[in-house]
Amino acid sequence: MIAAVVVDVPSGSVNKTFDYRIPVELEGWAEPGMRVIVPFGPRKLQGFILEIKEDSTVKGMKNIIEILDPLPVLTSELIELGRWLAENTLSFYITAYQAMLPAAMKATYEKAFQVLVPEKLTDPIASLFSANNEINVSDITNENPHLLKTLQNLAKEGVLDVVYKVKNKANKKRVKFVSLASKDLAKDTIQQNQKKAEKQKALLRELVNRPSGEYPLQEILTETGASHTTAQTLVKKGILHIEEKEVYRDPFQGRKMKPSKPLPLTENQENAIKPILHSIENNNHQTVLLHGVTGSGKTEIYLQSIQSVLDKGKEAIVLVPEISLTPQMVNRFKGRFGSAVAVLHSGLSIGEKYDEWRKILRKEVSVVVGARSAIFAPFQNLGIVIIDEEHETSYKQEDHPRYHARDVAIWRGKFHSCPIVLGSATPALETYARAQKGRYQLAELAKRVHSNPMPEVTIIDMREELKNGNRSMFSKELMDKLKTGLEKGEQSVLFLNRRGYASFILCRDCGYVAHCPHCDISLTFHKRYGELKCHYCGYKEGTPSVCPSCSSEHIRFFGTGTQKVEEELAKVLPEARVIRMDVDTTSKKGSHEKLLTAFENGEADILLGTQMIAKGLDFPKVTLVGVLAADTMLHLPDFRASEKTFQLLTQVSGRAGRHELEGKVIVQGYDTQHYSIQLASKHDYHTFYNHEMQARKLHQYPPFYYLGLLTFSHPDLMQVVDASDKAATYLSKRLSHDSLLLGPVTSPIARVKDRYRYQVMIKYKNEPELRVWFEEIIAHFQKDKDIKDLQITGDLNAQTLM
DNA sequence: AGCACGCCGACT
DNA sequence: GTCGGCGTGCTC
Repeated sequence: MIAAVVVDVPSGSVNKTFDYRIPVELEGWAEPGMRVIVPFGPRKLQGFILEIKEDSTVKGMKNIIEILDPLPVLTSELIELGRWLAENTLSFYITAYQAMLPAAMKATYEKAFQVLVPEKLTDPIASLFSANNEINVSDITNENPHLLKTLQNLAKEGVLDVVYKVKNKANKKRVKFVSLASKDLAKDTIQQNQKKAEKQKALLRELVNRPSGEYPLQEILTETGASHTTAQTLVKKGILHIEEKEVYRDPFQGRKMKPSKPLPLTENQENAIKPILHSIENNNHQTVLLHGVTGSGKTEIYLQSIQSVLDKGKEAIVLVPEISLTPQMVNRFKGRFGSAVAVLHSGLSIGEKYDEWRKILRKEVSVVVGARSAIFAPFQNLGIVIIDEEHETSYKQEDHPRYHARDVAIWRGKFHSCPIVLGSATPALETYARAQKGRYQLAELAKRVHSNPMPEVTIIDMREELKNGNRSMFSKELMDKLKTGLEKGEQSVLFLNRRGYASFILCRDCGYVAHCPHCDISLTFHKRYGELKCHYCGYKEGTPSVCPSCSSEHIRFFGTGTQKVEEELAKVLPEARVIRMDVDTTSKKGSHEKLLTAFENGEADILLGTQMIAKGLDFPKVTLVGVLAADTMLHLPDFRASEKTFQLLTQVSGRAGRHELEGKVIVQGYDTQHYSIQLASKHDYHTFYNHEMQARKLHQYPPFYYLGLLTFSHPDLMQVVDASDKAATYLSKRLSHDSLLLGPVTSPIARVKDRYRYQVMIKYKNEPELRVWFEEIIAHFQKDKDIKDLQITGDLNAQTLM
């Protein structure tokens, strides 16, 4: 039998399968989807079997060296999905397959010299091998390049052998368990009157006192103070039995989970869950957009939908943005479905992720809660996929394979004939537009549960505050409300929107921000050249010294941070206990959770933070939410700026008044008249949607057009300009009349790691050949020997132009 | 991607 | 003469 294998080499020239013979001893054992080790040229590489076939036309086939998995790690569905993924994201097959599996399964390679004929080794070299029969090449290359040459020559002469090793990044965790081999023998030993062997007796006593069974050796040793050798001695005496067993690392060890029962649904919820249950019942694929205001009880709908999927013996995937994958979130699922839940997120170690993943493969769990890549959970009987906060941009992976979890989810939904639920209070424009068109089914939750009112939002214009002599970063009203909350013993959340800082120019008097006349995008301030530039079309102008709008001199670029806010808060409200959450205070593992728990337990009055406190948090005692600098993001050079601002303000406001106490939100900013701020304060998604859709239509952005993006990078600016120019010409001759070609222009991030970046953008509605053209362009420059080191990445559906 | 092979200039 | 630089092409 022959196996078609993709090998672990992410390169265009080997982006295909290679045929290998399956040796007789592995016959009937090898299956598609298993990882194997195969010879590839002089090396050994890891690869995936994609297909098993009878024969092959290839001459001089080699044998598979080893099969790495007892079970396929890629199901036939995932093999097919990977092919689709690679082809639609312009990635290599191997890259797509590796993205579906936990990092632990990716191979690492090592090359080493081994001694073949020890007698022929002379001394300086011989001593190198005295400790070990082998030397890793990676250990010598940096230190002594000359030695490498010598060893290579010895290898040529046949004195040394070159071996290639393939390893895994992480392995199954094995733990030693101890049990009594003979209880009687143990008791006898304890009875012995000698003063000797006290540690041995202590160890045995511990085991005798416990109910008979196996215990982790380490636990027993720490308990009794005995050492490994003690245990080993007892094994030799035949009193103890030690066995190594494979265990799962448990990232949730010792955590208490509050069990929860299904809550009665409100009438609103009943209506919203209907289409989902209907799709589950009839086993048909349907994408349902669950548009529900913050606090409207979307999670309960998720939970009950999952329950009905589990009742049918099927499985569920829940995607949550990385940032809101908090213990609070996880507990809601673990509380309802207990040990049937696996969790996959970046906070886990490589090994922990591997273990959680294996629980899925072995069908030990039927619910997965995780970030983006959890969409590849190897379930074989998938009954539902839920994507919470579906508008989040983090669902799009920004390096290869550049997939959007939403697209993958829908692919799997079609494959399994099951519903895909997209939940959000502020759906992405693309999603809502599709729901309007009828491609997705729309389910709306317009009211909060228990008829809690939406929080009242007050917008404060900081320009007015400045005119009235308030130069602090807190408006008078926010100060007053913070004080009142403090007196009443209620909690407040202060949200500082840090994205978009320091890159734009703002007039402190009138709120003027420089915009590009051609693109309706704010200009980016380039400190180095002292000029303002548009990252979309390349337009530029000088930095004004006075505001072009009101002639004020208070025009400058803008910036502040959470630390500064904390300091100022300490000055004006010294009695307030503040917890600050940002990248600095949450970098340590578990600190995120600790801070939130502290806040939940009322150990602080004010929670101050950035993006990471905007989503999903639910604290009953929070009555006030303050948003500092609500409008900074509006000035990012991003056509989604308004949408993101609206989403963020809506999310943050949603943290207030979710329970008995009524909530209040104060939003501070400069450009407070902007529709995304005004409409967010009125909780009016629909008007925002209509308004924003008009703007997108006018400027030819998604969802009216798809964005194709080709990014070129090279250390030499001239090469990038030249290559991107050629590509643009190539495309311009082929694009249909409905498509628009923009650029080439410098990327918003013009240089990364000493490489200049240029991009060509295509706005298109229907361009079935675009993928092929991108491939051709990439292949063309790959072959061109005059331009080495030119990197090109193509994205057929870019979410951002950065 | 890595590795070998092969073809040229610089030094023992 | 040989060592070692990099350009070229292949990997079932």
